[in-house]
Amino acid sequence: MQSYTEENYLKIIYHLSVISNPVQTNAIAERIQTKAASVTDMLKKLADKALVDYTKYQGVNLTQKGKLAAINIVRRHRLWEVFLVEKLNFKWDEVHDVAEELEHIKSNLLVERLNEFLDFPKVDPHGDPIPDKDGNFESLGFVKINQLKDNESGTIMGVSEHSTAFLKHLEKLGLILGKTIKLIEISAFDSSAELLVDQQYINISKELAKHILIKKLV
Amino acid sequence: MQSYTEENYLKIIYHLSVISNPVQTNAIAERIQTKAASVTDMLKKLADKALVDYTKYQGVNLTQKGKLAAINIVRRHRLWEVFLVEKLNFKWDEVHDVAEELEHIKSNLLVERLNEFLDFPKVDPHGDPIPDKDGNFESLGFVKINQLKDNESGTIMGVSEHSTAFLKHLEKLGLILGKTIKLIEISAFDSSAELLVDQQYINISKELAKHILIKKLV
DNA sequence: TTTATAATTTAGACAAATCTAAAAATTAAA
DNA sequence: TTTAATTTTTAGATTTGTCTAAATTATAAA
Ligand SMILES: [Mn+2]
Ligand SMILES: [Mn+2]
Ligand SMILES: [Mn+2]
Ligand SMILES: [Mn+2]
Repeated sequence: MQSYTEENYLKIIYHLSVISNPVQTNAIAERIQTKAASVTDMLKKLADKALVDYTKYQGVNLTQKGKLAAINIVRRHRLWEVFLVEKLNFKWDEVHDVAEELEHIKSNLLVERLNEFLDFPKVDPHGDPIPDKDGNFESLGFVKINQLKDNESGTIMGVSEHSTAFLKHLEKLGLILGKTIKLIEISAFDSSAELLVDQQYINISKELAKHILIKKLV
Repeated sequence: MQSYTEENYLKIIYHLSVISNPVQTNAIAERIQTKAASVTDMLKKLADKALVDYTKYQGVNLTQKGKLAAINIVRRHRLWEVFLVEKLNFKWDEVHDVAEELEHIKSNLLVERLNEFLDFPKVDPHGDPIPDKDGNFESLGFVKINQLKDNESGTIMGVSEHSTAFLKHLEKLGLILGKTIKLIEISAFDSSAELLVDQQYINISKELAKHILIKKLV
């Protein structure tokens, strides 16, 4: 079994390894709000436990064992987020911090019963896929708004940023999961995106656009 | 805010102070599965935080502040137990350990929403009262089976022991919450109790009887 | 290819919570 | 009321996770 802290490291390494491989010490330090020296210490410990492959100065990769452990934490995090939104009426921008704590509760029975109680959800409130017990989940293959071509339409399926500020802002613009949008054009000046949403034209920054995941209409 | 560990100490001290006042170092050590020396260290820390009144060699009492904190943890513990039984179909002997972890999740919003979701329960699955937000709850004034007089009847309202072995045993005997029983007599030989339950006569040990809480029939 | 910059690791220290062994205080027994 | 037993506290160490400052290694620039 891993400690609360070890679990957090594993999860962060997992998320970062989607972006870069291997994962660098500083990247972890920044995400986990700690110093690089602390990260190094922990990487050695995780390597001792065979949860990561670690080579000095070269960064880390999760081992199969580490990856499974990480995905399991992600599974619990996302199931709890569904619970908070669906059952306790949390808003999608209120769930993350609480889920950060709930994800560490150690009880397989609890997770399986929760999954059943929630009727086996496939995605969390931010559109992220929920892995099954064995760590498998479909990669959903969405594209970001700023990757659409002019005049392409699609449905908002998820977000790649979980901060309250971001999520509240999205909601205010009516850009919630399930909404269909059409990209009119990307500005040549500031890369902002002009969208058609609910028969209205709105303009959103690239910062915003790049965190909104779209399923293209066929 | 208190740490996970501090919260556990506060809760144990609270439960023990019902039995004896002040609470002794060894009693805490036994309950918390640690050594007396560790308890002494923690008592000093809790005293520094004004959560307990502590005099060397004399034991501790909770301060008002400490008592409120303790009751709040008890409140969360019992609400989560209700959730596990009512919503996730846990049995009453399966909930305690998970609730021990869940009670430490820090979010007032979570607790209040959970309370609402559970429809403001007054007692937990073991019949223990759930304090309100301000720490108030009715003392329910139940008596233990071995305190009944011969031929007195009553309803099982709770238990004062939470171990799986105890609860499973009770259930096998049909002694669940809400059941009405009649005490026929206490044996002069071994203090065991003869009961009438469901038109059947059964005999239970004093060990069992003293942990079953009864509301007398008027 | 040397030099400068950035990233990473070591060394040494610290706080929280725990432990063992020994000392001190309290309580019970003689 | 002195002695013995019990309870509690101190002293000193250990583990986990963290930190700062200094030393290494790797990478980018000249
Ligand atoms: Mn989240
Ligand atoms: Mn999420
Ligand atoms: Mn319990
Ligand atoms: Mn209970």
